[in-house]
Amino acid sequence: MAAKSAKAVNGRARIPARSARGEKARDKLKQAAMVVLERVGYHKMRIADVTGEAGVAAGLFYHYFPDLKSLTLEVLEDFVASSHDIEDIEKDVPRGDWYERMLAHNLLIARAYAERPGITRCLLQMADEDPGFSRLLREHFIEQLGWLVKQMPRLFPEAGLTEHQALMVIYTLSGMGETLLRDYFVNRQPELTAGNLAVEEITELLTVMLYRGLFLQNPPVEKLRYTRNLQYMVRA
Amino acid sequence: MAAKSAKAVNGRARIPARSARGEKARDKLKQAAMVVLERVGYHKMRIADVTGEAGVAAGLFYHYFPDLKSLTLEVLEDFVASSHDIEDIEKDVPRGDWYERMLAHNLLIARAYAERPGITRCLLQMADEDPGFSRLLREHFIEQLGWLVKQMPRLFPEAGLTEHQALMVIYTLSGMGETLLRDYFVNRQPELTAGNLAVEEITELLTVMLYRGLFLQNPPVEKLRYTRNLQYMVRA
DNA sequence: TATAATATTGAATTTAAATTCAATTTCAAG
DNA sequence: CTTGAAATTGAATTTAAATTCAATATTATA
Repeated sequence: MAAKSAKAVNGRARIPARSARGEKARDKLKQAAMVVLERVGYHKMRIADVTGEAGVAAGLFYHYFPDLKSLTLEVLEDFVASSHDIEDIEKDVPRGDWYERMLAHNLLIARAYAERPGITRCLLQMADEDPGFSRLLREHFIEQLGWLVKQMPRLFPEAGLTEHQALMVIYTLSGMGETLLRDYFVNRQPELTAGNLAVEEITELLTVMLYRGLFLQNPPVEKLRYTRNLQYMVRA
Repeated sequence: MAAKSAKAVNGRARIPARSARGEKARDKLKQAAMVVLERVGYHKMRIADVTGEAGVAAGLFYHYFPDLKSLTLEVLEDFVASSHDIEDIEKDVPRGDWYERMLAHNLLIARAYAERPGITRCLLQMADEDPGFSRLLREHFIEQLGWLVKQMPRLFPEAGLTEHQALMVIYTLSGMGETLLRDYFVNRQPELTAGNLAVEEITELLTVMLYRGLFLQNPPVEKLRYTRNLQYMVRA
């Protein structure tokens, strides 16, 4: 977890609380913001919503935050940082088992989408709003992919991939997840949710498609629980 | 091109011009909106920006549009509809040549991203803002994929795919393009643009990855111009 | 318990932008 | 050329929300 810095991605300085009591109130506002963001999203959020949810007077807001954007950035940065911590778990998976590693990675991401669709939506809203936050998110994303990108030259020495090409390939493949998960869990596109799939099923599908694109092979059938028939999806 | 309907995706009724002169002014406002949307995006656009760009008084706006959202929806729906027309071109490609068809399809999409990054960004902003527009965009997207989804049972009879599964597979694969193109052309992520690739190169990469995921094969090498080395990206 | 630092309140004010509309202009039809 | 329907103007008004701040409450510590 990163230490609290005076400046966020935003230009404006963080206004610190000057007592334990103040710190508590500041936190209360952040928690309230989390609730409001999940419910209505960034663009519809109002200061009165946050202070109302927190049960404090409107004026108190300015004691701790210069504006809504700073508060939102702080809340979302915390959220991203905490996912970061959680994602260390996937490091447990045996080194050589690529399918399991990808699956574990995707499952963590998919769970975040499924459990906090509103906040996930806000990550995209804020990335669209603020280049600094966009960069932060992207760096986090790329860092997550780093392990895979780094393995590429070793995995496929024949291909003679440049580092940039490796990044582009992984980036392209990862894009699959972003769109599918967003439209399934955040936007809940009826055409997709019609199948009423569990998070685990979506994740398996995603991982299978990723594995296929990368390795030009279907993953070992014995590892699959929902998508075994895809092994027959091959050019005749 | 769809006929002008009284109601848009939005709930509010369209306010028609009542003379040829009025029609011209109405169009001028729409063109101005297109310029402003490309420049600053939906959330930062103001009525004064539009009337200023069009060179008319602020009050005139309300003669033709109830609010900014209606204007924006009208403009973006026109844009989507016109891409629709353009995309018929790809039907020219020989039936059996899957790689060429996908390439043509992706090239059209990639060009839209490259030529109008701001408007493309607005499509996403508006889809996030308005469920009706989100549906419209998604239907258009799915319609574009329809040809591919429909072929799936025929292409892979062995796999015994359900219609929903076919859609999920194609949807997942198409997601690749969305993320990559957005981060390359709209957000211009430095890690991606570092390679300074032409639209054609990005499109080829995208299509190759799509083809691999779908057919579990690399496309015919003789068709590739920039990404031949990817044929060696195979699990040893 | 007195004091001072900090937190908290909420009504008053400011601000940016949307919205209205009476007055004026344009222009096509007769 | 006259007339009336429609277009156009821009200053005045309204609105929603942010922002300020004097008054009051709380708390730690001397």
